[in-house]
Amino acid sequence: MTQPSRYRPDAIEERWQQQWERLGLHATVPEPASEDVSAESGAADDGYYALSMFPYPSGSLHMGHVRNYVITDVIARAARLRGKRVLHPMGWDAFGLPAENAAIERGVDPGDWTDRNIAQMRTQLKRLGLSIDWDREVTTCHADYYRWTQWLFLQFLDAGLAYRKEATVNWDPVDQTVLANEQVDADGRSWRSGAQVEKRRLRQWFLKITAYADALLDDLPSLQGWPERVRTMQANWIGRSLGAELIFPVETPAGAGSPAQAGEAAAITVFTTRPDTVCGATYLVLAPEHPLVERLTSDDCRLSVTAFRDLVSRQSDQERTAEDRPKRGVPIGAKVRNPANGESIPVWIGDYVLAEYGTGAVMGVPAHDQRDFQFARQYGLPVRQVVIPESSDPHDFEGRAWTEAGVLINSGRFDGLGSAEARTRITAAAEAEGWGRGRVQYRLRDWLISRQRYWGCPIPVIHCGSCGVQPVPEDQLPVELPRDVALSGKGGTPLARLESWMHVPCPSCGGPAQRETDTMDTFMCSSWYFLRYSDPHNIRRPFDRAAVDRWLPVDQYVGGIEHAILHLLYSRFFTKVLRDRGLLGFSEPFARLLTQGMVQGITYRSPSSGRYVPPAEVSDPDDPRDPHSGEVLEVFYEKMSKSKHNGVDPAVVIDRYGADTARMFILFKAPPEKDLEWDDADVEGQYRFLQRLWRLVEGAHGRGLRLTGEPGGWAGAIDPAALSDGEKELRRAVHTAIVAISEDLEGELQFNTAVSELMKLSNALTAHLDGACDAVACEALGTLLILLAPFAPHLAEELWQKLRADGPGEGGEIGADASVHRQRWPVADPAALVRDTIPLVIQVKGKMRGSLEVPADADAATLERLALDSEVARRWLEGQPPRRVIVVPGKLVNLVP
RNA sequence: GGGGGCAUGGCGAAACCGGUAGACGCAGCGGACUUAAAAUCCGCAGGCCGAAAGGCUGUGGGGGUUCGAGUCCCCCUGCCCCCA
Repeated sequence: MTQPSRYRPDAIEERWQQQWERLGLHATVPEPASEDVSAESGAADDGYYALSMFPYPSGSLHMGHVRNYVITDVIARAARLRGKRVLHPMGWDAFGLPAENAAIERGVDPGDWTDRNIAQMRTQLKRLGLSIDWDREVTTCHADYYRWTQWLFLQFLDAGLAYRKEATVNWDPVDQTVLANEQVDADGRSWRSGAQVEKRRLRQWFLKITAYADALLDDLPSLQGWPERVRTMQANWIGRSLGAELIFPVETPAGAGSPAQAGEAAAITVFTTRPDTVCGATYLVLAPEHPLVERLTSDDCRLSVTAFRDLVSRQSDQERTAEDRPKRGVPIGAKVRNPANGESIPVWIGDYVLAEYGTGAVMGVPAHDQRDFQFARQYGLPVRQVVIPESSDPHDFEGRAWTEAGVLINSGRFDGLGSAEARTRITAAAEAEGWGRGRVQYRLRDWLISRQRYWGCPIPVIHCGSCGVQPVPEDQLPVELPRDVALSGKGGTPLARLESWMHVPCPSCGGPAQRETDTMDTFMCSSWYFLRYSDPHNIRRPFDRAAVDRWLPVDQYVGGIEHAILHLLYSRFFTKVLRDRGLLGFSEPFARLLTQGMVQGITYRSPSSGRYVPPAEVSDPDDPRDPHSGEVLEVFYEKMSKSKHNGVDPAVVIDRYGADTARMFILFKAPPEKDLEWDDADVEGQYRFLQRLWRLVEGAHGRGLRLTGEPGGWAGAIDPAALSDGEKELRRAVHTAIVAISEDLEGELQFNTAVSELMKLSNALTAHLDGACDAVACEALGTLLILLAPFAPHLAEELWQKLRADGPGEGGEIGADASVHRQRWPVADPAALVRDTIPLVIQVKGKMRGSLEVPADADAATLERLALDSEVARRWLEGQPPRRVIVVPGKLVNLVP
């Protein structure tokens, strides 16, 4: 007799990956001929689009990627087993600064560098055994892709949704480029470089996302398959508020420096969400960048105004507007008239007013706005109360404004009105008398897409001295990014120094003109890649409408929470614009969204020096000490990163345990949306589980067991009446697992409990397989392997082939239909779940006091009688009949004395 | 300051609609096999008391609803996220 073989993942995983590729198992199955589909409803629903957020090709796969793609792969594989035609693609978000930085540091070509990284990462990804259709791979930095990014930009331009304007923008001094608002965090730092952003006034390209603010907000409730908090974050980001624009006429002529302009600057328009407080305005504040500041500043104020504007330009929005910071400002020497009460009030500039929000001007109502209150206190400006609390206690204004609603006073004809009514009445009066109007205001800003960097998609327009901005004609797309460009990372965009590339004839008049030298924000490239997958080889259009409508919306999208606003908002915007252009027929791109948690590594830090100690240097994990000082280290879990030395390389794990173990561990260790603590001991445990499965099948194989007949027919070969108790229990375990795992994969996507159900089934097999007849054993093992297939695809295939009655041919080659991944997902047999007897819990006054084995079909009266006759009742009721008896059939009886 | 979420053994976690809290696993302990170890297999395991049977207690803290609360309601504490 031969030695039993050992589970050696390195011996089987690559072999199956090659076979699957040869068999084309992961190719997207095309739609059946259209007449078959439209005939009956429901048949059209057999397509399933499972999508992971595509990676930036940094060159090395990290555990966060692994988690992301394994989750999506399980979903895709399970959908195939359920008979769906699955689209499960992969691609590369391949423009961006790391390639350019590598070019600057090492002199390599960014394109070559990126392509090499892609090749490397593709190989790493393939080792995970992902069921990806690589024929649909897209790469955003390749001209056959970005040609269509440019084409789509021209659609926006044509729709009036792309425009150029001079604006105060976020400038990242490290990456030497501008950033969109979404790309600056709460501390005013760049999402990429972490540098404190600066303010600059530049002429830049914007996409008019604000035109879709309402649509983006109003459609959020329809995204029921999204996490609530992502929807909330987007709603907050869009930040719709109702208010009014009020016009304050300028009274004091401008300083002598600009007499000619004085008459024009006749009024300042402010935006407020509290028009009811207009009579409490005791001053007016302009953003320092406001265009009227120049004209309205009087000569004696000019020096201080200039100095102040200079100071503010170095601060971030967050620094300027934080409530806990002192507000600063200077008067500019002008006065305006309050249109509601005719009062003359001074004009200031202040750091807490932003040029880009509202109208860049606010009325200062210190009594009823906390920031105005702080500002007024700082500079001794008057505080006038115009809203009083409805309760009798007056507000004391000790350090705080009264910002709640109330009743108006000191407001002339509006006195006595409630705040809510006053808002409407004052807005109506303003509209009637020409000093204002109601307005909806959004926090959302237009999307700044210009980047002053080389490695991005060129913006396809040409600037002509006589014709202005001209789109590059479609037949001249793509505007290719020139190669062999000297990159320094300094001195502005490199394309502007490329004379030969820049100078082109105007497409309209043929005269001398220049290309746009800015490139696009890479989020442009990633805002439509999921559409391209539906039709990736189309050379005439970005995608065919029928193809995109067939596959989209994405059935399940999986990615990190860090894109809750950025990528997901931009993609929704693109989708709506393209819908309105007739390019596609749906309003939302992603039907269901799963935001997976981080992968954290065990982290050791010296409490005194703050130094991170690599785990390899910690000799005793139970008593972690600094290898040099002997000091006791802090131990915690944190997101894996190079600087903290807490990363685990997926390649090392796969080398040691195989991809199936890595997959199983990641799925089992935590629910998908929670953070996951990497633990080598748990990985080891997972490996042991797979070994147990291997031995289980070895044993069955050794006894001559083979899977015969069709999977769907296994149960038919079993005579339920002739089963032993052990066989019944095994069958119950099998069908319980089918129910549980099916639910875990279809509903809340709980892979951790699905894996634990596989373990329970395996435990039941260990206990009962030896005593089970071939038919029951065949059903149990075969079902286990199909249920295992989405999670540990290689092992499931290997064991399936081993147990097949008509095993693989010469050289181990199989036909496609023989693969475990081409089987049908099992259907639970309700009869197998039925028990003859069940344990009945007996409670006394709600506390469990014992249990009783009772017939499963006993009715309530029987259960009550059995409970009352029980030993437990005798002991606890002391002969007294219970006052009350609650019977929950199939569960428990509660006796209340 | 506003909004949202979370809190369960030594650890990761599970618990459908209010019905046996801690499934499954890790670490641990005991046993079998072995010359020995590893591996494997069998078993134990929230805490406290008890030889055991069993009892008491237990889901961050306090109160409430209920025959019965991890689950529902109110208050509090701590942590996390978003917005200011």
